Amino acid sequence: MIMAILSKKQQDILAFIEKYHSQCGYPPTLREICKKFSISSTNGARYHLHRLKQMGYLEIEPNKSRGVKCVGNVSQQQEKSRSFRMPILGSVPAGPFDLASPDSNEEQLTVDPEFFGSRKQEPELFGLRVKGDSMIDEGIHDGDIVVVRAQPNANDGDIVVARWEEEATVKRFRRGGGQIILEPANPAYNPILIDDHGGKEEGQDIALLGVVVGLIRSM
Amino acid sequence: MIMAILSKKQQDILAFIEKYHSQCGYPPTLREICKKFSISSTNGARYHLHRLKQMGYLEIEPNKSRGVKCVGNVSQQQEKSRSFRMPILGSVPAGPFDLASPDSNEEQLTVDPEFFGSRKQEPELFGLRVKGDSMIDEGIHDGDIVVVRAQPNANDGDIVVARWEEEATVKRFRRGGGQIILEPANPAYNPILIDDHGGKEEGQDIALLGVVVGLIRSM
DNA sequence: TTGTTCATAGAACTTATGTTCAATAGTATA
DNA sequence: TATACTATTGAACATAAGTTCTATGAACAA
Repeated sequence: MIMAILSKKQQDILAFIEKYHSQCGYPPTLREICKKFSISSTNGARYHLHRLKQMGYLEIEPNKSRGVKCVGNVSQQQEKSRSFRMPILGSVPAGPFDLASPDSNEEQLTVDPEFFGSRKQEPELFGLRVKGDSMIDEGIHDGDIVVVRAQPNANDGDIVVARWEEEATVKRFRRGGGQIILEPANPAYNPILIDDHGGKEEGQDIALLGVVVGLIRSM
Repeated sequence: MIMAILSKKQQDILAFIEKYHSQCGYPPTLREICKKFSISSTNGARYHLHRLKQMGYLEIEPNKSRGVKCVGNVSQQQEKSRSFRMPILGSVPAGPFDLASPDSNEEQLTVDPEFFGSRKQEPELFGLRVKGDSMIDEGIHDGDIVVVRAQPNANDGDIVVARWEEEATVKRFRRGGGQIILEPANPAYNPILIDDHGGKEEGQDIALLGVVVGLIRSM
């Protein structure tokens, strides 16, 4: 959409609508705009709004009070899409995660889904607090939060989160020779070996919860 | 403020107002609420709203269309305050950082300032992409982003970012015996020794840029 | 029972708000 | 000059929307 150049007054009006909206939580009325810009007729304000609408800067819902909306409000929309309150799962439940219904009690952490290669922002990502030092050679320390993309499969070499003996464990995922290996990154620990039956990764009491796509640490 | 327990319907109405607001950009009218909940009188909706207002869940501006506002709208207000677009500094400029005026070209990353122990969200934090493996024993790898609280001083033992020979370097800060030591966490590297003249940490071409308070990694 | 509170309904009313029509200058353009 | 577009005004209008008052039935406690 090619947007025409706006006059000073048009820019001011647009700015006023945005500011009013962000301050009050709702858009201004025609008369509120009139008052602000010393326009003595509501039709004056209306004139400008419909002009801005035609140029694509505003959406106007007819016959609705406060029915104006700024189009392409970058500062809000982009910032919102680059921000996601990721749930941090403490204990691992027996069943699959219910990421869709975040518990308000649970710990949450704002993350940038884009940075972790996730475009969707809904329930794809979750965090998990790492216990122990079994992945220390990968720079994953006790207390770190790993950012996990929830998915039921993984590629050879991925670092994954799996449920193993009622615990969530972070390991490197290896597959080959008819078996799956969950490999720690610490010589003091032994790898976990599981028979690979092809399809589902659920051999002996194990379930793949997701792939680790990032890490966040507070010092 | 002690909030009374809400009935199912009250919760639903509150949720509806929030949802409507986030979708439309403005709050619903009494009649829209009536329609949603099959209330045949505007007074029915009004009754609930003023009740919720008394309990502190809503703000109502009298005689204003769409003049309702959810109080303590956690999803928006807290989300905003718990989110900060932190600049990621690529190269280190000669002078002090100008964190106050973020360049739109520069890389940015949404972080949770609370998680990193920072209450202010303005220009206190910045990110720095780590080069090399001199801090690998601390789990800080090449390519990681360290979250830095900008400050000109540090305590013994802090991991800091310092400008050293026109480069930003991440090291452990040690002070004692009349000198400052910038200590790598990798036996393959040698510590940097600087004479300590008390006040400013600017001995030989060195400047403390901040203290590392966190780490973010994308895999 | 009686009285109270809760939840809702109906109607009338006032005000807020968007819409429409007519008119007036100023300015640019043909 | 004539024409068109821009910016604004004024007034009247229709409807959207908040307010007020009265009334009713259900649940509940005294």
